[in-house]
Amino acid sequence: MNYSISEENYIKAIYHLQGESGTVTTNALAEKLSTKAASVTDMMKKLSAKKLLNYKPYYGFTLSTEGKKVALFIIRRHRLWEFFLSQKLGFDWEEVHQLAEELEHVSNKVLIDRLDEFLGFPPFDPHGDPIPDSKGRIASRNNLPLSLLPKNKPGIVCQVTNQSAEMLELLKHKSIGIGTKLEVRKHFPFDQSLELKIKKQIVTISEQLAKNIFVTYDENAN
Amino acid sequence: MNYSISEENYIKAIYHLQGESGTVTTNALAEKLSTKAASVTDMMKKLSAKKLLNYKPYYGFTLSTEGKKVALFIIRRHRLWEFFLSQKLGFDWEEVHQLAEELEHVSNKVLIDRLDEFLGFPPFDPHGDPIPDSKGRIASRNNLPLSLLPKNKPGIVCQVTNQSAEMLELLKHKSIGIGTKLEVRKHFPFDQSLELKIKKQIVTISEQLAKNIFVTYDENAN
DNA sequence: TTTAAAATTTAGACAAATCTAAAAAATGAC
DNA sequence: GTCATTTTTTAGATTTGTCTAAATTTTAAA
Repeated sequence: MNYSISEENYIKAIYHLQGESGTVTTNALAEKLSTKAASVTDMMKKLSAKKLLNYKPYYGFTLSTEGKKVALFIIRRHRLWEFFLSQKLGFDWEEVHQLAEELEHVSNKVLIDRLDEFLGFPPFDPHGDPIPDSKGRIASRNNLPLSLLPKNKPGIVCQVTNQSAEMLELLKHKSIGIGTKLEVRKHFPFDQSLELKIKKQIVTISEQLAKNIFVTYDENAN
Repeated sequence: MNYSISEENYIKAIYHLQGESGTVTTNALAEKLSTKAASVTDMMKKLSAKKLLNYKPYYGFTLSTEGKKVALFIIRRHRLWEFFLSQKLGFDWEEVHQLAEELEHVSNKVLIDRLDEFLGFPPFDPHGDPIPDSKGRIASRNNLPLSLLPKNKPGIVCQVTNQSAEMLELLKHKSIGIGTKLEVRKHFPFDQSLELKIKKQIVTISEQLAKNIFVTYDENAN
């Protein structure tokens, strides 16, 4: 039930690479972890022996059910620390990832659950990625680009796909961030620009921006 | 400037063992770290090569000036995390030490400085031990047992030497904790019991309890 | 002051995680 | 379908931190 930092980094990397059950290759994993293929093979044998992987030599690997569970808990820790660093210590979005890489390996379950509680059980990290709950479940969400949000339906910003400094500057200026509640009020077909209501303010944004902002939206609400 | 977890644990242990410049022996350190004397000798050679130690074979070792500096930063991280765990996440005094043992090795300086700020630059950890500041300085303090605090002089609880569950229960009941401001109002020679003023309340405590509570006190105040 | 006991260091081995170089297997171009 | 290329695995070495057992040094008792 306890894994080394190295093992955890491999598990997490496989999780991210395999996405929705695709198979991960040795070279892809080596690249992702900035290591060599031979090292990957060694570790795969080890994780395989621990039943965290489905591994067939020469044919890549996927996480076992248990492996996925472990990955979700590592990701939970990572994203909670990211939220903490951003929300409580005031770090910028770009800075939190690197710092959380270290903190995520502190794995005491009670500590993480208390941290979660302290932060108010946030469903998304500062990048808008969902945070698994204490049972490893990820909030299923109705996630769509702001450009497709129906008119006059409240949405909550949950993800921003482009994280360039320019984009962040613009978002800041418009008071849009993860968790911001908004509604589309008008849609101008001429340039696909949108008028939004954000906290009783009317704000205009371009199509380009709207495409990069994702919102959760409850079809039954309102 | 960056040390492994193992190196950090040795440095910290030496710091605690050497106290005010005493020399530390191989066996004492092995005992403290639950390891073997041979392992200690190996590590001492390594730390010595890195100029963190004054080491004369067969005659023990002390931290160099640089070594002490490193130790103080490790201790700073440990105690800040202890404070965080206790104050923000609601862990008990007895629990925080073990958890902080892991967190202390996350060593990004900016992270720790921001944590310090977030916590309000606490001068003492939940056990009452002083927290080195961002330059590695420890608050010099006028530290004495509550039983010796002059009458009507405000003191601040900074350390509790007995940490038994029974003692903690009693302290909780009397609303006494690290940081609590109090004054001695009466001293009864019959049983050496004390009457204190704590937040406008009058509280009675036994001699035994008073001897285990340490306070900082500013001779010039009031 | 000699010598037995205790403390410390050295020597050699091992596990984890990594690497390079070589061998083996799979792939795809013809 | 064969064969060169690419991918993956194996073999053997290295580093870090640890260990046991043996050798060395210090200490303290007679």
